[in-house]
Amino acid sequence: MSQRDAAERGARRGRRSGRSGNPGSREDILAAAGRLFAEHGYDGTSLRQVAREAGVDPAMVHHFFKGKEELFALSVALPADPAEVLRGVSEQDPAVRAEAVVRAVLRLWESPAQHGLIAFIRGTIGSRARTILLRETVTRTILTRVMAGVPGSPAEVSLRGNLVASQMVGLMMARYVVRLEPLASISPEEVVALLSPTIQRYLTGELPTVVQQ
Amino acid sequence: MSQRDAAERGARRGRRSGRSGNPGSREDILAAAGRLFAEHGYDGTSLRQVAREAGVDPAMVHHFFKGKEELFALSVALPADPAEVLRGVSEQDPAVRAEAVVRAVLRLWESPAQHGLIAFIRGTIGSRARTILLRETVTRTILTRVMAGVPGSPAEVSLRGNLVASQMVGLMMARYVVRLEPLASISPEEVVALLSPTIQRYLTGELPTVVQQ
DNA sequence: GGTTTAATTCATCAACTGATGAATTAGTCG
DNA sequence: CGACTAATTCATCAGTTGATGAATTAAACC
Repeated sequence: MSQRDAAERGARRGRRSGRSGNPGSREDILAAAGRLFAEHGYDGTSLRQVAREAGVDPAMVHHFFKGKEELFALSVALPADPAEVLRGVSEQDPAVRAEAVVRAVLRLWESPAQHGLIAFIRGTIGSRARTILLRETVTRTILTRVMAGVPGSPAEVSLRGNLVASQMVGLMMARYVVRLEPLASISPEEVVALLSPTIQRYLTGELPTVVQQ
Repeated sequence: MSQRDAAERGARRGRRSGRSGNPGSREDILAAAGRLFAEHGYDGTSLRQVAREAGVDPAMVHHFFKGKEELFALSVALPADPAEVLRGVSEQDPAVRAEAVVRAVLRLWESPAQHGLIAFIRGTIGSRARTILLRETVTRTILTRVMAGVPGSPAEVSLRGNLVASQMVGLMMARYVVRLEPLASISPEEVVALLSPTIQRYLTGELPTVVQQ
């Protein structure tokens, strides 16, 4: 039943009038996809839903994008370059780097990118295959920057990086995805104050000696 | 194409021979469902896949269970009673409770329940609606036990509980779902040693005074 | 103005989904 | 043995999904 799909009834065929450089359906589709993927995850979102939400014929989705995977990637893929987000963090002295780390993460998540990030998490966690991709991203492009210059053996630095990641991932899940109260509502500055000591300890603080292996 | 489904070719009709009290297909289906939901999430797992994995005709799934929702609930639902898992934690003096909390969580996740827990996480995070259920569970049945008897105003205790949750959720995600190395491979005792100081600080340690509201 | 290119809709496809009802076989209980 | 119930498979349904190719309209380019 695709004859009642597009922009409700009376959507005649052919190209629409108006300048070509207008925002246009492509952006509408991307926006709708971002919202829906964020709400229902990858499998829970159909291309027809996206099209309906964007007020557009389902075929337009394939006209602009190769398929569902590409649409997901473009509408939801990390809306920010990790290098950009973590700019400056690596240069900070590791002994006082914690605040910079927490601030960088919060700056990203409090931005308009939040939608896309939640979609990314929902879509990624749902499948083991995609989770592996997430792991690569986290270790290769994020942790290397966060941990750059931290003293210690490679094994120790890796473990410290994992600990930092565990607390930051937990923060994102609790504050933005699951929305635990009051954590979800306090100000970013409060979050920085609360978490920085933990992060700093993971970065350069004393760790129990069990870690020798 | 359901004529080549069941237990490969040559699966004649009718009830199988053998005592009725045998483990039987029902458990096979539950086990297969648990594994597949854990791997591919709720939407990514079809009843036909489950049946194939269990070596059984797809119709059996509906014979034993009302539908996909019920199968998911029974195969994946929290395989442990939170009250049981957290037994003893509430009685511990809050001033030294952290180790008990971390140990309780690890005991659960290192048990055979791990499969089901990962499935639960994957299936839950994928959808906003299910995420809300998760929040209720976490706050109502888990955090109340973990935070019982912790001194401070209700608002402060809630926030402390959120912080504990954020670190523990992050641990589960990093160690069991995303499997960051080396965090995923170190012994439970090492994890206890590494995380307990953080948890203890969240439970009863000093928190920045920004929190006054 | 004519040609090309982009945007849009429509009509379908084959595949898969969850689900149902009937047929078949085997234990269980009298 | 006979009636009943449980386990198992088969055939099939209606709905949805992602995808494709053709038709139509308008802008862009020369």
